[in-house]
Amino acid sequence: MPPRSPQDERPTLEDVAAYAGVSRSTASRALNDDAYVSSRSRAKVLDAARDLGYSPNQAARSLVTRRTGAVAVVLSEPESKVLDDPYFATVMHAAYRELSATGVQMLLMFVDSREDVPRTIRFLDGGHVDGALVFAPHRGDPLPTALRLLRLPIVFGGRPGTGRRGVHAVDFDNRAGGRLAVRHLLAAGRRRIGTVTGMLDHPAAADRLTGWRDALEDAGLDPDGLSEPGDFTMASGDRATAALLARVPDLDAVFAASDMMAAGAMRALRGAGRAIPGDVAVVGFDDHPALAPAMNPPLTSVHQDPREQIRQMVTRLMSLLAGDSVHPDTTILPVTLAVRDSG
Amino acid sequence: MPPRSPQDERPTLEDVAAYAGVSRSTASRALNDDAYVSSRSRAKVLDAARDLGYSPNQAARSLVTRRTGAVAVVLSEPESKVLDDPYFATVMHAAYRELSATGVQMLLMFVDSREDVPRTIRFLDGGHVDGALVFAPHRGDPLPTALRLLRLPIVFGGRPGTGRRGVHAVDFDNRAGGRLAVRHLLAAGRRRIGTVTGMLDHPAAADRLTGWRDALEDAGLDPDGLSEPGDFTMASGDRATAALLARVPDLDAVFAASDMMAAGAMRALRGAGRAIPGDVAVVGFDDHPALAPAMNPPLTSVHQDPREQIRQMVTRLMSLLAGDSVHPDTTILPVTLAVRDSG
DNA sequence: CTGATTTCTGGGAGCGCTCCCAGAATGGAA
DNA sequence: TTCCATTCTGGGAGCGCTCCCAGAAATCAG
Repeated sequence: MPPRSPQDERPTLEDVAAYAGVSRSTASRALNDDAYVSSRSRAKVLDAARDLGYSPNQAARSLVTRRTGAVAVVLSEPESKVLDDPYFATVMHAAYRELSATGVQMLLMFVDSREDVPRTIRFLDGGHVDGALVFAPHRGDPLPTALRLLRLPIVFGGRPGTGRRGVHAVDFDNRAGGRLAVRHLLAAGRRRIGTVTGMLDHPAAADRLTGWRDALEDAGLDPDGLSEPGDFTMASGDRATAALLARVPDLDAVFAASDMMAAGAMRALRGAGRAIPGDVAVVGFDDHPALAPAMNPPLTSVHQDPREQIRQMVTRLMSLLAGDSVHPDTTILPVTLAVRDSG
Repeated sequence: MPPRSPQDERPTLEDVAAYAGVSRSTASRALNDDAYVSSRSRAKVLDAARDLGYSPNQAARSLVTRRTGAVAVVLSEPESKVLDDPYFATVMHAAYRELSATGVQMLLMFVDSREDVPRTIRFLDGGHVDGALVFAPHRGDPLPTALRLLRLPIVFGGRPGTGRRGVHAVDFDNRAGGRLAVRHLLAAGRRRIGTVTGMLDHPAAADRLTGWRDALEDAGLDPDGLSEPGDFTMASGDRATAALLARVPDLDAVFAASDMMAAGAMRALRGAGRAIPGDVAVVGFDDHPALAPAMNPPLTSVHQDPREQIRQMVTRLMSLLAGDSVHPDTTILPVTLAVRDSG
């Protein structure tokens, strides 16, 4: 770094104190509005700070307070997923809003692969942040396990794949979402309701599948042979639906565990000459704000509220940081169904 | 914060030095691999650091180096846009990858409205970061102007609405993109080529419109009455296309300045009983990785590479941080056309 | 007016690190 | 051997802040 010229030298607390005619201690107290500062001194200090354009040196402050004022948001998921899925965009934005509302800076971290784990751990353990919000939807992800060894307050988004107990988490009711979708289709008179699942090593995908099965069995229907694995991509939705159609020619509905797969399902159905929803109804999951209403026909989809999830995660993390003894457990948030034309 | 128990006290450099049997200075040199450290001492220090699980206190370090090792990525755009647009998701992810590859932490900031500007400025001016990558696509956005007053290295993504000169920026060739789309349509025999524009206070949208007009005029066609304003949303694409259709019944192609608007255009066309691309061809802009291939029919769209943009922005910022005297100007990146079935 | 409280202030120490500088060890060259 | 350059090391200072503590000033009870 080139040496700073005198003019771009930042004013320090000492400068502010001198300008205000008080001591460094008093200036500090005034700026952090501690008790025991006369209103006269406080006003003088605040004016001085404004006049000089003072802003405190965060490094110096956190060196002594042992607080960074920053929280990490960790997204542990292969790049492709994060890019395509607006759920994560919403998460990032909501997290930023919630955190900065409480005066905390957000530090975003992506963990694409196992190789990123050590670097991430090192960073989180390095005292750069006061806590972390972690999204690691993959079962077998080594990150949550590694994090348990750290002495760092952490709240998970979604059910962490491993070591569910003794962990703070806020999840959606994926199982109820699956049930909701199927019951809606049943109510509309559908009887041969297939499903395209997500990757089943995601607890969320597994739960959606379970919900689908629950609802079918509750209605006295046999789920056998009506489920086909996908991997959350459009291509897999297409392929899986084609397979389903070949096996079950009288299929009259498809529940896809993501909107992207629902788009693929629609393509396969059209390719097979089926009308939507005339011949086959389609229901997705996520209620992707751009994709679901834009589809042809607009997609009926299970809606979840990532904002609320983040809000609860932040609230809980803040309690932990405040030193409250919060019982570690998983909060389950409800989901709803956004009904459109596809089914 | 609850008082730290002795066992979770982090080892300091002093501890490492003592354990390794050298001085604090030597330990510091070894860890920062400075010159003039014997390989014996270096090995001892590195072993000690590993044994003790040492990681340096970032606050203490940046207090003296006056470097934070962090860079802010600022997205100044209304929330809705950021949420729907995977361009920003890509930007965030690519920025993270590029920055962490150079050992820099990314700090993400969103500026939703004018109210967020002072807070953002204060933060950036507060010495929390060494530099910033700023996306402020809106003309009249107060942020870029405010940033000019800060002594902080900044590189813009996209043409900053105001004060283009003397600023570091990496932009796409939006005008060429518009031309590319129209020339493709002309080559396919289309002659009545309308356009749905983005918000024209985005320089990018204005440039796309100009490119469209260029290509028509080059072909000896009159653009008059063939342009209709939109605002990047699907609804506006629908409405604008309907208006276009009413005015120009023999319309045979639509160039939409975004993929979302192209989706709206398709809906309007279908609503008017036009076949795509039989009666009317549709070309979008962005090549939205989830939306464009998922549409029915798959959308031909102008493709841009946000990764490359970020890469160049980071490279330039790093040069600035290294103290190189880089001439402030705007790099223009080329765009291509992803041809699919819609036109 | 005195003495005990309460409110307010300034100086000192120290957070963990890097950097400067003086001096010790080492290695050739004369 | 002696001398000088080179390589290596440790101690001290100080980054800008908060917090502790002693003491000054103001307030109040008797």
